[in-house]
This record gives sequence, structure tokens and C-alpha cells, in this order.
Amino acid sequence: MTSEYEWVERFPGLSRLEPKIKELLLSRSNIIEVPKGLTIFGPENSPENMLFLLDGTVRVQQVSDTGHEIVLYRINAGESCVLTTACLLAFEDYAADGISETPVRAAAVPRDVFDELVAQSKSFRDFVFAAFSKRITGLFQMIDEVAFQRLDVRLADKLLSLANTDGTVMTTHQKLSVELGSAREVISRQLQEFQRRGWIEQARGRVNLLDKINLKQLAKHNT
Amino acid sequence: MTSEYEWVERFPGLSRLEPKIKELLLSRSNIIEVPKGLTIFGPENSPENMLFLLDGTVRVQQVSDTGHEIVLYRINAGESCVLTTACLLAFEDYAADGISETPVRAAAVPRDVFDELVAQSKSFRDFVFAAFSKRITGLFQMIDEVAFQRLDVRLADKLLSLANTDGTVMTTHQKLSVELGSAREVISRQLQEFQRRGWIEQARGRVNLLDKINLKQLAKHNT
DNA sequence: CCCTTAATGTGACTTTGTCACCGTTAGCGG
DNA sequence: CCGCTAACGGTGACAAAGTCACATTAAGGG
Repeated sequence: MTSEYEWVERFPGLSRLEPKIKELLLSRSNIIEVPKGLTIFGPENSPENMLFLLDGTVRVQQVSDTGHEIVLYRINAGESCVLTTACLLAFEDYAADGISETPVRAAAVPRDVFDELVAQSKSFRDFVFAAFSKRITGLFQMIDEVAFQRLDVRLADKLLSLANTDGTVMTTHQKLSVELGSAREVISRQLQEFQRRGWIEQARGRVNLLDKINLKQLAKHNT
Repeated sequence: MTSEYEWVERFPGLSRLEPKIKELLLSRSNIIEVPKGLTIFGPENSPENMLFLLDGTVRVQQVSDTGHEIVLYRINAGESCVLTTACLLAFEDYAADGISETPVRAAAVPRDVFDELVAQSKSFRDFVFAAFSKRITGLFQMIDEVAFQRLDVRLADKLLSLANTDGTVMTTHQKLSVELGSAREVISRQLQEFQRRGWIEQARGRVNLLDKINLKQLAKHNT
């Protein structure tokens, strides 16, 4: 089908590539499918390919030697694993895990092809560095939040960003604590406080956002 | 003098460059000198050049909108401002400040030359991505530390890494708090505790490390 | 030598994290 | 359908870290 063979068009930064480059990218990449919940890359199995996500999302998180976990960022459809790529090109150990949060479809580009593309195409270079830039800016902001932002603010923000269109968040307190690099009990208490204020409603494994206005009001000290 | 014209040799990753590429890098770069304490790049003045540090160190830090500050990393002699470069190539706002911590001498490479080098030289690409990789790994570790490590551990670690050969750290409590993204009072109290244990000795604007063994013992839960 | 300023000290309080433990609920195998 | 298990969430007591307001102390310039 068309969408498979012209996946490049789905990437805003890549659609302007020189035709010859597009050809190369398309011919030397493989479409792969990954079921939900799999560790796509991590310290153990360092990736041999750069991935361009066509469908689904990959959650990148880190496990501390203290046993704590924290979500670093997500890769969504239309984005690529640039940070992974840098590490795989540099033969450095990648310190984080990439886990498919949904079923994922992606185009896998071998590292030598990646290198060739960087060499030959200015547009591709721009794409790569722009992606880098975006991620790094994100990491800087994350450091700021973890170090200085109040937890209630961060939680409100995270709830809003994880919410479905109907205002529900299908997750557990435990998972929320990993999102923020906090502890489960702390999240539970904060959610209780939000509930007490009538901003949310809770069920096992789900949070319903009742008052997005106030949540946004609290969260806006952030974004 | 020789050192000026052959600065490339000082960079382990660059000395193996193709002679033609070295030529290009040397001929199209300018040696600049910056006094101590200047903001070399930041959100206001985004850099037009990629810097290769020949002498001195640049401290990269971030100012939160809450007024808090935190040191992200340092660029030492023999290293380059890759993250800055990514952001300048992508025309993104760089969220952090780069401040010369000492007098700095550096080779400045304009962005178009940088792009050309990336295009033409495999060795240069490897250098760039290796540098990226190192920084990103560092940022990941930093997130881990800020989120999960105890402050006493982090402080001991930081004192050891900032210490002079004679075991003195010339800095204030305020500056130490910025290093760790903490508060001055918290640092003061922690240093008092170290002093009570006989691990350090304090003077205004200086900390003397008396018992590095125990400090390392505490810090080793880290590194 | 005074006087300004940066550096440090301190107490009271809030927020966040930790630990140990509890009851509840969903899901699964028999 | 029952009972078991593992995941989920609740709770109190405490420790660690951050915040706020203010006091005290050195250093260095005029």
C-alpha cells in the first residue's frame, strides 16, 4: 500500500528531501512492527537502527540504581529516535530504555545508511539537528521541573497531558509517580487533595478530570 | 605560534581527520579570547559559531522562571559546544547560558563551515555524535541525581570534583547550591554536619577537605 | 576605621520522600 | 462459583529537603 512506501512524506522535516535521498531512505529502510509493551532498546540491547515512528508511541525511561524510575520523554508518530541514534553511532551505552507504549510501526534505518544520509543531504542534516535540539531543550526543561517545580503543579500538568479527549486518564498512581520521578504515596495524597477540591474523580486505574479549568490554572505556572 | 595554528591536534577525536578537512577547519576558524565571567551564549545572544575550547572552562547553567539556578555541565579544554551547535543549527532558542569560568581561548567555527565539515568528513561526524552522546548521557545521569539521590551524597561528590589538588574548594555556599540545584540554607546545614564529623573545615568562601576517604565513601553511592 | 555588602547562621514551618503496614479489588485457575 | 494471588490504593509516623524571615559575621573599599 502507498502509505508504506511513502512513509517519508509523513515527516514534515523529511518531505522536502531531494528525490534521490528519499529514494535511498525508502529503499534501504525496513518497516518493522512491534507489539505493545516491548523494550525496543535499552542498555542491554543497544539499537542497530535509527527508528522513524509511523504509528504509536515509544516511552523512554530510566531506571536508577536506587530502583527508582522516571519517564524522560516520548517519541510519537512522525518523530525519530535521534538521541538513541547519537548513542548508537558513538558506541556509547545508552542509559535509558525505550518501551512501546502502544503497538508501534516504524521505519528502521541502519546506522551506515544514516551516516550516508547525513553526509549527502543538507535537508536531512537539518532534520537531524532540529530533532536533537528539540529533545535537548526538552531535557533541560525537565531538569528544571524536577529540581524546582512543585509537585502539585507538575501533577496537574501531567494529568492534563495524559488525558484522553473525554478527560479520563487510564493509569495507576504508581505509573504517575514514575512519570514525575516521585513516590506512589505522594501521588496518592496529592490526588486525594485534587479530589477533595472537586477537580478530579478517581476509580481504580483511572482518573477523571472534572475541572480542567482549575487544573490548568494550577499547571500554567509551568508550561 | 604553532599551538594556535594546529589546535586541531589537541582534540583526540579530531587529530585523525583527513588532512584536507583539517586544512578547512583551520583556515575557516578564528581563535577567540574571552575574559573570565562573560556570558558567551544564552537565550538572548544565540551563538553564530561552534566553539572548540583550547583553554579554560565554560559553565553551562540554567535559570528557572522561579528564579532558581542550576549548573547543567561544563565544557573543558579539548571539548566542544555540541549541544549549543545543535540548537544554533536548528534555530531553536537555547535555553541555557554559557559562562566563561576562567579566561577562555577557543576556535570559533561558523555554522556553514560546521555543516560542510559534517557533510564531508566521516571522522568529523563521529566526533560530533560522540560528543553529543557524552553530553546526553551526562544529562540523563543528572536527571537521575536531581530526582533520586540524597543531597549529602551529591554534595560530597561535588566537593570532591571541585576540589583543588591540595583539597580546597574555593566557593561559597550559594554557588554550591546552584551546582546542585538546591538552596543555600540546605547546603550550609549539610556542610555543618560534615564539619561536625571532622570531614571538612570551613572558612568564608572556602571549604577544606580534611577526610577525603569518608567523603568518597559517602559519594561512591553515586559515580 | 567605619560602612557597605556578601557570606553565613538559625528557627519555625511546609513540602516531599520513606517505611511499614493495612484493607480492597480484579482476575485467574481450579 | 470459590478462593487465591497480585496489583492497587490508603494511612500514620517519621526523615529529608526546601522556604521564609531575620540575625550575625567577616572582608574590603573609601
